[in-house]
This record gives sequence, structure tokens and C-alpha cells, in this order.
Amino acid sequence: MLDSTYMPYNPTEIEKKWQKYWKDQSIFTTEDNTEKPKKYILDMFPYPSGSGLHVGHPKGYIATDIFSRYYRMCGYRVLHPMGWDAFGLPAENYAIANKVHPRVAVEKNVQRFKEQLEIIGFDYDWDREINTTDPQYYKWTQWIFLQLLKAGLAYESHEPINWCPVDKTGLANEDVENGRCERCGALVELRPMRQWVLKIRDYAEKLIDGLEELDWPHSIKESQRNWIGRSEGALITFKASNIDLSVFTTRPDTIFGVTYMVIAPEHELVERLLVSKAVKNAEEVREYVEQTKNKSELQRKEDEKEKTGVEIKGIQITNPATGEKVPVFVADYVLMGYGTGAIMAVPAHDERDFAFAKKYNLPIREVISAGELPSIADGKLVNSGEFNGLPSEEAKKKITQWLQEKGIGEAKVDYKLRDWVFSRQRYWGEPIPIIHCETCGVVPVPEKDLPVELPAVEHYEPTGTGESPLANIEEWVNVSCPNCKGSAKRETNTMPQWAGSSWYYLRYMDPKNTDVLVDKEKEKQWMPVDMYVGGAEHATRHLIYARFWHRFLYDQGYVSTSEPFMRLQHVGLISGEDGRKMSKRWGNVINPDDVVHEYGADTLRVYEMFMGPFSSGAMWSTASIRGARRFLERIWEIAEKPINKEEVSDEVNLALHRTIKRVTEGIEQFRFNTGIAAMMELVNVLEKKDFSREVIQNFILILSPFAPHIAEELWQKMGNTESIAYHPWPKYDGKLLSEADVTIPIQINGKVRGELTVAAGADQGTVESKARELPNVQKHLEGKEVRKVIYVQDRLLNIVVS
RNA sequence: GCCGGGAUGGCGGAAUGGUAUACGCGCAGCACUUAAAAUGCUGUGGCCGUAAGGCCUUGUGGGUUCGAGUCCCACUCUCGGCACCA
Repeated sequence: MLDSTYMPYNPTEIEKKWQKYWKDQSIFTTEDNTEKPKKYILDMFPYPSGSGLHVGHPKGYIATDIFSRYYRMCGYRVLHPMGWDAFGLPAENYAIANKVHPRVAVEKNVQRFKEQLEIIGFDYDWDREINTTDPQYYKWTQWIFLQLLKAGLAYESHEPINWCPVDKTGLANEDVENGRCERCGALVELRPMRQWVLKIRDYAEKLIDGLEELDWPHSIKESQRNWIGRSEGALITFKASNIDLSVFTTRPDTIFGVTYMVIAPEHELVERLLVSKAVKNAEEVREYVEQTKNKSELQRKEDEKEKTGVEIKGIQITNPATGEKVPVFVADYVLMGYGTGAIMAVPAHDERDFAFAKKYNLPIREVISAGELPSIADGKLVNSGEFNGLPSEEAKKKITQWLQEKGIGEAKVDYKLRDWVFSRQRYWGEPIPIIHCETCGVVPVPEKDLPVELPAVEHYEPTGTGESPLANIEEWVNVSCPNCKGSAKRETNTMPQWAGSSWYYLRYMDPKNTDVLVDKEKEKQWMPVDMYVGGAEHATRHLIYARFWHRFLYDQGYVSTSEPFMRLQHVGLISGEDGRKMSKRWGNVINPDDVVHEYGADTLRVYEMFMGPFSSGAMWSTASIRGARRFLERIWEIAEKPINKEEVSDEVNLALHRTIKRVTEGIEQFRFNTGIAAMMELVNVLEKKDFSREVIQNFILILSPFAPHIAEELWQKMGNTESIAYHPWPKYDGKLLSEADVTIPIQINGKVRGELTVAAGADQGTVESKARELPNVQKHLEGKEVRKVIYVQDRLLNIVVS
């Protein structure tokens, strides 16, 4: 019978109690003690949308919470902060839809998010909370932009860019998915516009090389490599009497197969040729160029199958390899955005050129022997003069060298990565700190005048004209030039949502000291981030942009590490019970507040970590969450059991140490599901066996990162007066584990016919003779000849018979 | 099309080349209850068998090995990323 002090498990009560205790006692204030080793554990900070959190959002935060609590107990000083990525279109659109100022909406949403996070019992140091929309924060976002400008990495461009007609703003390449706006799904148009652009391409090589040293998921590294898209090839200049045409190719070995050339319609050379009078069909060409201009990116992609183009008659270019004169086409299957915007066409060895050549009856000359045409594979060269017989690989080098000697070619590495279109024609973002002066031109705002604050306005809806709503605020726009004091206007474009998140991890190290980007000492104490956790959708946006800015700041000497995030883990999405993405639209949203009220925060935490591998997606299951609650209730009951023994049985002790090992490894490797399974197995043992005080104490310690409230409560009930959060993590006894008896299978011809429990390290003779005594083994050996005996110590015995 | 994952009971999933199906959910039977819920106990991959035990089983087909979910080859399906990228 349970004694009179027995209380049933009541999470509502104890969770409130411990959350208040942690707050009142500042338990999770970041430690300054630099004697301790550090761990910087970071979540991708959310942006506070109007709809609040659903149960999928906290999954990553639960993981970093467990991770940080674990390392704190292991004696590390831990930095585990949280903040708000509050600029950007969603916040602004929400504000417009609900007719409130974005600042007001953000404040309200932050409040709501914070409440939702707090009831889950996270160990965030809220003294370090940051918000990208705080002028003291974005002052430094603007400052970084000025440093990029100073370093020649920011420039104004008037090239056509992606324009979203619904969101009424320009977009970066990364914001376009299959020709549609990533955010709203509208078809993206091409618009020539004045834009601020960052030269991320200059960092392509460094961004690829830097991936080497990172402990990131393979898939993310591959995505980034893919996105940056490095290819090695040659830059070759083709000459005609009046023009030079420069092309990039990865297949210089096919140069003898060039039978025509193609220029993208947007190529500036087209216009130059048309005015030169050498062109006989200028009208026709001009018409084609006009036609393609009106095609959107998407239309161009849809037209993929049917290649179109028009020959520029009267112009011929000499193939330097053959000496042959070849025609020149304008065709939109050649993109202005990659390489030089012009290609040497090798129809025999390129599928696109092949299709085009077929359609326009152009010669197709095989120069690589590699099967049926068009063949894109490497092979041996044919029809290639002195290079005949060489394999492609070697020919690429030799031909490039030969072209170089002739002064018309060189080896060249090119990238798919586009420069970063950095301006948005919207209100809710960091103003770009630039002043346009009538006499001095582009003038950076002096650093002492930062931040350039976003003015308070009544109307912040997008204008749709390609100008930011800020352009209408005359008293803000009109300023005097910092150089000549003459009349000047502010830049009215704002920065993209990704700006503030490209350096926020630096601000957490010293959030109050906004006089510097980051304190040098503090930066050295904490960087790099040891564990970064967030969604996979950021693979080619945030994670590339942040690496780019960080690498730039490193090159400029502002930070001490070349990479910001050493280890990265992905959160797998939680979908609704119907298997669909959790969304209002499907009515399948599960609110974490409701789960906490019904089952408790500890149950939510344990359940989400137990659902499956951390980076895999999982479906929410209201039926399954009961299992997590039962697990905690059983622990509660076990802790109520009177302690009968101070001496521990070997069996229980072994079970405990096995569990400590598995939980320890589970946390370090982000395999929380198997860690929890290990603890469940221990519960199964402790329910049936007597155990000492030490056993249950150690169990509560390893449970505490997962279910901190119940752990603190039980810890206190056992007479401890200090928070469990800083109690040393138990160590498992490796010797105990390796010396324990082992049960090994006895196989005959690889089939299990029995098992034996023997002392660890038992020798073959002992095991074999014991095995031969087993009746079932004898039965299977009868009348058979033993050919071979395989013995793996502590693992198995396999008798091979014929 | 190219690049990268993945496929294990009714379900989520576990397994350094060494007893496949741990742990949980669900389900069934039993106990408690007037009853239900909750809780506890027992069972739970398939087939044969009263049992002991046997045979089969990790998407498909081959291979390496004493031994393969795990390694190799070919394929099917599936999920992500990229895609007229020269």
C-alpha cells in the first residue's frame, strides 16, 4: 500500500512551480566562467507569424533544450539564446491584412510566441533575447552592408530581375521556385529595375571549399554544392572580322564538332551587330529578340521542348580548330544568366544543340566516339586533327592549352550561383543606408549616423510601381548630402528578410552592447556555434547567405572563425494526423498549448523526441502521445516505491549503466528516440526489481534533460535542495559493462539452435564444450561432420557442418 | 534528365557484418469495476505443430561471406534538391 504522503503525478502544478523557480532563481542565465569549456547551441530563430506555434515548431527547440541541459550538466558553460526574425513580407502582409502597423503586429505576435515557448519549459537565457527589427539591432545589419559596399561587394544594377506581381517586390534567385514566387506562388516576371546586388559569386569558391570542414548532413552540403554549381571548363574567344565572341564550355574537347554558334537574345552583342549593317536580316532578328523579351522565365521553361532561334545572316565566325566558317544564331535556349550568354554549339555531343541542329538543318559532326548521337559521355576523339585518339579528359587539357598558346582561350571555373538581389520594394525591412546625391552620386550614410531608422508612416502598402512605399515620405527621403551638403535623397529600397538572420548569432554573444558589432573577447569565447538546429528548407537560402556574410566578416577580421556553424541538424517536419502538412487550411493544426494543458509539457517533450529519428518527418498521433504520458507516470510511481535495499543487485546496476551509456550517446548523436527507448527499458526493470537510492537518483538525472519538470520535482522530493540543472551528469562504468556476463547465440550452419550465457571474454574451448551439451545442438550435430567452428568472443558461436 | 536520401510487423520505429522485429502505439484475453474509462497482468511477424520444435520473413533479382536489414551488382517504387547551367 502506498503511504499517506502519496500524490498522483500532476504536471500542471509542478510545471508551473519549476518554471517559476527557474525564472526567479535565474537558473539559466548564461555563465561567464571561462574556466569551463563552452557550447554554443543555437536554434534557427522563428519569425513571429500571426497564427502562433503549432506542435511542429517546438520540436527543434526541444532537441536543443535537451542538448544544452545535457552539456550544462557535463560541466560546460552553455549559450542557448532565442530571438525574433521579425522583418519581412509575412509580417508585413499580416499587418496589412489585419490593418495594424507591422511594429504593433510583431510586438503582439512575439508576446504570443514567447508565452507558448515558456510553458514548454525551455532553458533559454531570455536576457539575451534579440529582435531584428530593433533599430539598435539593425544598425549593425546596415553597417555590414556598408562594409560590403566599401569592399566592392555591393553594387547597383539595372539588369532585369525577378519581380513578384502579387508581393510587388523584386526577388533574389533563391526566392524563385519553378518560375514562381516562393512565398505566394505567383508567376514571376522579369523586370528591368534599379537594384542593390551583393557579389556573393565572388565567394562561390570559398563557400564550396568551406563545406569540407563542416559536420553537416550530407544532403545539405550536396544541396549547397549543387546550388553554387561549380563547373570547370574553358573560356574561348571565337573571332570574326568585326566581332569577338566569348563562350564558356565544359567540353573544350569537342571544339572540332562546333558547327554553329548561339547568342542569347539579351546579349549586348546582338544590338551591336544589328546596328553594324553587316546583318542582312536585321528586322527578323529584332523581331525574334522582341518576342523572347515578352516571354516570362516560366514560358521559356515550358517552351523547352520546342527550341526556337533565328540566324544572324551575314555574320560568320571562324572555328579556330577547323578554320571553318560557321553561322551565328540568336536563340533563347541560351541563357544570359550563365556563362557568357553565348555558346559554341556541338550538336553531336549536346542534346539541346542536337535538337536545334535537327530543326534548322545544321551539320552534325561526331568528334567523340561514345555511342549513338547525341552522346554526352566522354570518349576518344575522332575527326579532331592532331588530337585524334586522345581520351576526353586528356583532350580537355591539351586543347585548352593549345587555345591558350594561340591567345584565344584559357581554363576557367564558372558557377551557377547568381549574385544576391538585395533590395526589396517594401516597407517592413531595414532601410539600405545609402544617399543619392545629385552631384556626388551614391554616398554611403556615415557610420556615425546609423541606424537609418524606418520612419513611422500611416500607409505602408506596396506601391507596385517598383518603388518602395518609403519613396512617398518626403520628409524622410529628402536629406542633405553627407559629402557636399547639397540636396539629396535617401535610398528607399529595404533589405530582404534574410539580411537580419545572416549575422544574428553574433549579437547573442553580447546583446546589450550595441556600440560594436560584436565584442572581440566575447566572440572568441563563444564562436563558432557548436550545434545549429533548424528546418531543411533553409539549405540554399539562409544557410548560404549567413555563411557568405560570416566569411566576409572573417576576411575583414571582425570574427575569428571562417565558418559560423560547425554542426548542423535538421528538424523533420511534424505533419497532421491526416498526413498532410499542418495548416489552418486543412483544419489539422495541433496547438502545443492544448497538449501541454491536457498531458503536460514533459509529455509533449518526450513524445516529440520519441516519435522517430529527429530529422525524419513524422505524423502527429493523439493515440501515441498517451505512451509518453504513461512512461512519466510509471517513473513517478517508481520514485514513490520505498527503497528496500542500499546494496544494488548486479542486474539492476548493469541495467542502469547500460541506460546511462545509451542515453548519453543518444543525446550527443541527436538520437533521442533510442535514448528514450533505453529509459523505458530501465523503467520495465525498476518496476519489477528492488533498487537503491543511487539507482533512482541517477535515473532522474539522465531523465532531466528530456523531462526537466518531473525530474526537478522528484529530485527535490528525494531531499536535494539545489536545482538538478547543474548536477554532474552520471558516468557509466565501462568496466562493469564489458565484464558483465553475455548471452550468445549458438548457431549451426548460421541458424540459431540455442543460446548460452557465459562470462565475458570466455574462450572458444569453454563455450564450444558447453554448447555441445545443449540438447537441441546435439540433435542438429548428430550424424554430421564438423567442418569449421567460428567463434567471435562475446558475440556468437557458429558450428559449420556438412 | 542529373545529384542525394529511403523502403524492416497492423502502425511509428530499433539493430558496431553476428539471436531481425528492441522501445512505443494498436489489438486480443484476463484481473479490478454494477458498468465504462483509467490501471495492472499475459499474449501479439507469417505458416505448421497440443507441445518441444521446425520452416519462411527486412521492396525485387543476383553476388560476396561460416553468417547479410547492413557490403557489392542490377532493378522497382518512393521522398527531397537542382534542372535548356553549355
